[in-house]
Amino acid sequence: MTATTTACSGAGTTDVCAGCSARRLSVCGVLEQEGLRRLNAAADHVSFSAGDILLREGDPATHLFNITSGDVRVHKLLSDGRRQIVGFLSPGDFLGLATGDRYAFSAEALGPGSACRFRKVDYRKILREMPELEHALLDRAAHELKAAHDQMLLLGRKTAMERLASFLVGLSERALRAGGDGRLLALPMTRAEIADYLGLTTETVSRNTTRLKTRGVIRLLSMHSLSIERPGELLHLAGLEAEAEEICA
Amino acid sequence: MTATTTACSGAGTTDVCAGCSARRLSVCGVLEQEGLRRLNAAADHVSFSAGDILLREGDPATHLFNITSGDVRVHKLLSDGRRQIVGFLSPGDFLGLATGDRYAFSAEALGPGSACRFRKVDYRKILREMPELEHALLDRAAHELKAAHDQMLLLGRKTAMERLASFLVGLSERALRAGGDGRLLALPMTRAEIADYLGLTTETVSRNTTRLKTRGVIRLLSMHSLSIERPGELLHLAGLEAEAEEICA
DNA sequence: GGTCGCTCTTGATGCAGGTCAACGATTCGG
DNA sequence: CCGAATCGTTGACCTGCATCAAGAGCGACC
Repeated sequence: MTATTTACSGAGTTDVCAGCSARRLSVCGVLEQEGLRRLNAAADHVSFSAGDILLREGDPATHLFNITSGDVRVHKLLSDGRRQIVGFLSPGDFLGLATGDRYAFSAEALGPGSACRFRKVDYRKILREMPELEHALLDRAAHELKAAHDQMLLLGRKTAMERLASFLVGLSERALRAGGDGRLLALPMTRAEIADYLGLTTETVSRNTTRLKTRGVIRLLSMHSLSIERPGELLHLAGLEAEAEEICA
Repeated sequence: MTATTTACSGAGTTDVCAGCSARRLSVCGVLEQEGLRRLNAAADHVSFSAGDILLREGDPATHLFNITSGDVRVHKLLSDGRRQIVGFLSPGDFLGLATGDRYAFSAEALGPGSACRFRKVDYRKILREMPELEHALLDRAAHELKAAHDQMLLLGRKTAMERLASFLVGLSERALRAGGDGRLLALPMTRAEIADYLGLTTETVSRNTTRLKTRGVIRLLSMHSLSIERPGELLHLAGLEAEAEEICA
């Protein structure tokens, strides 16, 4: 439950990276042969299953992760249990960027998956030796910061419907980036998790999902997947439109 | 109003940096002599006054800034005018980290101040040549990301009073870092700006400020400065406490 | 130094979304 | 394949903050 089981004989083995489907989406995508070999030498290949805790808010920040498969939830808690999910990670995402001496958030697996785990001290040393990796990481940080700003706008100023629509648009964009279909979305998280990501309650998420369904904007294929029937309408509801490129390809 | 007037003969002049009071707080603080000289050679020293727009959401992202004096507001807008302030910058802060091809936010001066302005392409080149600067920037990005996560928790899950208290605690911490008194706060921004930062309305900010005043937690010295009378109480209201170090020195 | 405009405060009222409650739907372990 | 536990939906009601309105303070600029 709590422990991340170190699996995959992996560490040190040649060319785990060669077959890694997440590499294209990951910071290590900028490295070639030699760089990959060195990075991989420092990596611990861990696998996890639903509910496993990768790291816990308040613990000493000793490790960094690169998600290679599966989805992960990153959240913060208030003392009375109120929860804010600050992000959902998927393959290629880096976990641990925003870290001081202690983790300022917890990370928990939504389902089975795997990651490359690095000791922070090792990673820091590697960074010094591979400026192109550091560059990629700064790039990544810039993107995350931009996403964080978008989320602040969402949490501070958008209505419940705008939040839900924005969330779905975001998932769609991510699916496209990962090479998938922008109209067919997987929802690996529960309604409660969506609510805690959007600053709402499960009930409000549920009601607005139903509204989208009724209006024919989306169609629920199962509890954890849906299709976007009217992308334009969804963008409109998200309060965007300006960025009307996207799914409407 | 809109233009940032290029002042300060500066660019190229020797040792502007030596006398720069923001250096200690800034990314360039990690550089010595030679590095500073090279960085400064690429810098445009600009000064601005209240209301000046340093950069505008949607414009091509051509420049980066390092605030050297004064305060700056960074915000995003929705098409109907709703505004979310994603940050207040003060001397030593870097502006433009979270930037792609176009600015995703606007930045406006709260009052008179100054900054080092860099062409993005130049800065990128300098970064490649000065890994220690890139390292400092990554560090800075990590801190900003952490702050963004805290703000998401605030916007998504905290009550109006908790938001205001957290805001004041944050200002206090910043004042301490800048070498000031943690109990004596300057509020360079208006109530409306505080509201747009906290996801509230001016009225709610005003009401809760009054409540804090009435309870004797703070004392208003003027419209734009106050003193924290009961730091412990304020931390409690902010929903923190865990981090009860701080002002209570 | 007067006055115009803006910011701030305070009060009255409204409503979006939270809370509470009940009941289907889905999942999963055995 | 069954049953328990969890998750999701829907309805009724409530509340914290938004909205609307009206003064009061403050400062900036002739």
